[in-house]
Amino acid sequence: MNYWLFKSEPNCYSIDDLQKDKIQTWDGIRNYQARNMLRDDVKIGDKVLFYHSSCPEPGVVGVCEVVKEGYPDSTAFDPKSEHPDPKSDPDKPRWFMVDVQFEKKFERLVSLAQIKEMSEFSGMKLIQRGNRLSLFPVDKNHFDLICKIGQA
DNA sequence: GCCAACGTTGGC
DNA sequence: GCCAACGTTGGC
Repeated sequence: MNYWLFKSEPNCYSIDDLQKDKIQTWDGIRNYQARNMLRDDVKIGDKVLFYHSSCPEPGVVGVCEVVKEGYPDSTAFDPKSEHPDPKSDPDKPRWFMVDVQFEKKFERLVSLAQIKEMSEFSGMKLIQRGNRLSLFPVDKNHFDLICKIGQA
């Protein structure tokens, strides 16, 4: 099983929205590195840290689980969607998405500032220079520690 | 294939 | 709003 971190802007889609919806399609990813991971590496049963970005207190807010593996992102074909891509052909889709299911919301936020402060997280992709990917793999020990802090 | 210009992400 | 750090585009 693999562990991931997915970023979302809470004013766009927050952990509370996922708690309400239970299952959500993770669509709209338009970056090739992220696409490759969604298509090839994100598997059913994988655990995902839900991260709030571009907000007053960026950080990890909860956990969800992958319930559907990479399949073509149909929003790319829809000119009325938020991220249409006329270059993506339904017969040869360029973009992929997965479905995630709500698992838990942390008792408290595990903030980016906190993660940066702790030496245990050195080397984590989240705090590497220039990291702008909206999803990336997380080590199991980092995943477990963040869950522990969030639930404490 | 190179590179300048431009767009985007995301913390602060 | 600013800026660093990318990624993408398109001319050559």
